[in-house]
Amino acid sequence: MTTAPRPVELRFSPAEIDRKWQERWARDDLYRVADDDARPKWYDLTMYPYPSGDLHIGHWYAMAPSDCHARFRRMQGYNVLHPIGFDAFGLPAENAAISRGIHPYSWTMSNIENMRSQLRSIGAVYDWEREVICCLPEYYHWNQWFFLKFYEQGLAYRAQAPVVWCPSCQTVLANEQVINGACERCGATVTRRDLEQWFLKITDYADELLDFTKLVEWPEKILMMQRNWVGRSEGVEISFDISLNNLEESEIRAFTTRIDTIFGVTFLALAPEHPLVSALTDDAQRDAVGSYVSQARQTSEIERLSGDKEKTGVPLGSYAVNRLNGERIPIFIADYVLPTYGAGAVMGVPAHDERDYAFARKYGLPVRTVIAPIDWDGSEPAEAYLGEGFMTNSGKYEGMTDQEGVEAIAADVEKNGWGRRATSYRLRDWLISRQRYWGTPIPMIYCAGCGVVPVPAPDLPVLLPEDAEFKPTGESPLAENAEFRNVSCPRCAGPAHRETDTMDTFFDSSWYLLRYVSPRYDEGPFDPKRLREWLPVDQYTGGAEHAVLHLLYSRFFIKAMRDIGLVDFDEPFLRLFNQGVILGSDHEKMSKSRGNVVNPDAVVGLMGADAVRCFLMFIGPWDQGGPWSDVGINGVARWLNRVWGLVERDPVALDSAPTDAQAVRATLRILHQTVRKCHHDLDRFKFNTAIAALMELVNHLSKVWAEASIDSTTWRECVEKFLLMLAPIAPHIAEELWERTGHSYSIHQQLFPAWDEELAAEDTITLVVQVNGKVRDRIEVPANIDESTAHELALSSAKVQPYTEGKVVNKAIYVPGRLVNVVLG
RNA sequence: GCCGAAGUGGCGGAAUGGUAGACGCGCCGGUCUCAAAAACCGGUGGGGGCAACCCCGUGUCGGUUCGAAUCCGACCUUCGGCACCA
Repeated sequence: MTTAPRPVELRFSPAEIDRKWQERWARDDLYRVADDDARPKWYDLTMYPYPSGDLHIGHWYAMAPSDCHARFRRMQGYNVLHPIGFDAFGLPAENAAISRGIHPYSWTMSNIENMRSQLRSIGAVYDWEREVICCLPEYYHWNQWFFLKFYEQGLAYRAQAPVVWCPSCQTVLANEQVINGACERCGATVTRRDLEQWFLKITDYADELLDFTKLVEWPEKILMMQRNWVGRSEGVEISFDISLNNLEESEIRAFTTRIDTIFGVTFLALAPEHPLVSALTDDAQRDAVGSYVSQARQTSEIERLSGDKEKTGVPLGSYAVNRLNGERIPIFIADYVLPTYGAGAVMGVPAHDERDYAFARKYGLPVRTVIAPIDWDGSEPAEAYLGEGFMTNSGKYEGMTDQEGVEAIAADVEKNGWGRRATSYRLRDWLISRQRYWGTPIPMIYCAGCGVVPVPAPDLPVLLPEDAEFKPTGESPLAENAEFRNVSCPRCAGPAHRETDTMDTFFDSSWYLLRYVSPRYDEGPFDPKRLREWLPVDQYTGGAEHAVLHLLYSRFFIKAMRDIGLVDFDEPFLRLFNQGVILGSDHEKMSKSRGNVVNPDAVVGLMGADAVRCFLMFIGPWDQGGPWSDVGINGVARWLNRVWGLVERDPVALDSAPTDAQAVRATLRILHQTVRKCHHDLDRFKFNTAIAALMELVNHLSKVWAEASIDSTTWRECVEKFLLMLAPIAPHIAEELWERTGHSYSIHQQLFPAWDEELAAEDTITLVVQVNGKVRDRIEVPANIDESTAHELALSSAKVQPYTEGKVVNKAIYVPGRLVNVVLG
């Protein structure tokens, strides 16, 4: 157990100062963001929170440093948009309704009310006039409007497909919402269902989503995750001749990235869901195939996709012909073949694919080596060989390297019309239907006569009805609401019914960044003039858990909007920074069961918002996260207390003592070096080292005060510039001290101080003298020392002489401004 | 299994080819106090020495270099992502 923290006794009341300035800033609309401003714009966005009802320390860790960055940009002279809103649709609200009988709307809005005041306690530059809440009709109206636009363009479509089903949430999910075969929200093991659902055609953008050239700065880790998620593979779609079965279809296609191994094909494996399975099944095999197919359908997603699972299958009793060598090969179904990838069929090459090898061994199928490793002795391999080699048993391609073989065979396959070069993706279309209440109604109508009819735009929004039965049944609660469900067809006026599913909430968050520019605009989702002014987002910050969810969807959304002509840029977020995770003081993830959860409201009340802000920024690099420490926060609280004491002193006292010109010079040097360092560090989210530099400056000022070695004018300049640098980090204390030192309101309307390179330059440096790489002396020398003088000083050093005595000096390396390394022979 | 990131004092971390451990926490000593807390001042990687100083030291082993926490190779550990994608 950690020892109980002994709180620092402060010279001031942080709670009073926090309240005083938060009220004043609000009263004066200090952070109101103006459009049509002459200054350059900067859009600094933090991922908007889900209104769970309580702002936890993780929210603070996301919001406080990003606010510091936004404030820094303001002080650099930018017109900064740093808005806030709420991701207000979603399951927790509905679950609260089920378990506690509170309507999702009331639950959500009262949570928002509470979180607003908690968010205000951070002291951020949020312009509350721009707040966006996406469960309100004024917002979700435009979800529906976008949906209709996508539908017009063929980007939204309805299809029967094997989809992922969460039995606990009683709704379908998108592939991105399945983590290791479990629902990302509730952790229940997901299953498959065949349902007719709405999809967005994100796969149309697979290639562009892999093009990161228009992003200015994103973490390599996120790019890697998106690259893996899209999973682009280049290969060949090769057809096998099945005309000997006398069916309507005369061929069957399989996708392969290894067309060079085509002569090693000894069987064909289809997904159990493959449309030709029934037709290709021989009467003798019909029972076995039937039971295998129904078993595969029931097997859970986890088991089906587990790589450790034994490879199983059933022969259909029919055959296909490999056109490259005229060989007849048996056709199987096997559940390791996925219906949704490639052509839903695999050409089985046991010698060169691990899965095919396992399958062939189990069913006694031949294993034929066609890519020979250099040292191959001609024997049958004990495992699949995946490496490079020379083609063998491969007809006219004999002796080529595998790479040459890929090219030659692909060309011949295309020439003969047996297939084509093709690209496959792991990415699937985005399934957006949800069988739940608390989301945006999908604006579609089904008419017996006219079919699927979109709700005409003037009829939008399709309002979410207030009364609904929330108990999940596997069907949307809206389906039971006759008043909502039954409508007349907009086309023929005949009886029709509405789509009762709602949209995935990631639809909402895909474009919320656009709504902030004109949140009350009612002629469209955004005012195009304001959009041109503010978008794209210059800097986005948030957690990395959205790498292949929100961040991928939003990129797709913007590209689709661009192609419809709604926006003229390609990427929503030019720069991305992922903050780390704040851990409990036991270095573990915070959780109620561990009892290590920190309540920010309590700490803020005791220590002040600024101490919490400073601590979160000081604990380490922002992208690394780190452990909370009840003791550690005393360090920054003590520092702020020292700052207060220092700034409150009357500098006139300094003028009664003689001024030391050297000390003044040194003080100004440190001041300007600190300005330069803070500038660079705040620019790159390196808050921890910026604060460390400010601490060093304060330590120095304490020292020169004790010595009374500088004059009051220099002191005042240092304090003023220090407060300006403190302002983005600790906005309340900085404002209070700014006022107390006689400056006019507000410090948050000032520019960040500039530094003077000449004043920041060192007069002298410590020249390190090494002998064979080991430090033997340190000499104070003028900063502008030349190389030969440095050598001379180094070799004549009394501490160096004993090492060089009687030895030959081979050479001496000189690093300007740093060191001399004497290398002995 | 594959891919990626990271391993530095008692702790959070700094230094991305040139003085290892900035800054802070904690701890030790001192000032003040009847005493304590707070505040302020000083010390604080390990080992040796009365001292000046010396040796060792950034997960492990090797390499490149005048010089490596930093670059390269292998391994170990931790964390994150993907995982039958043909």
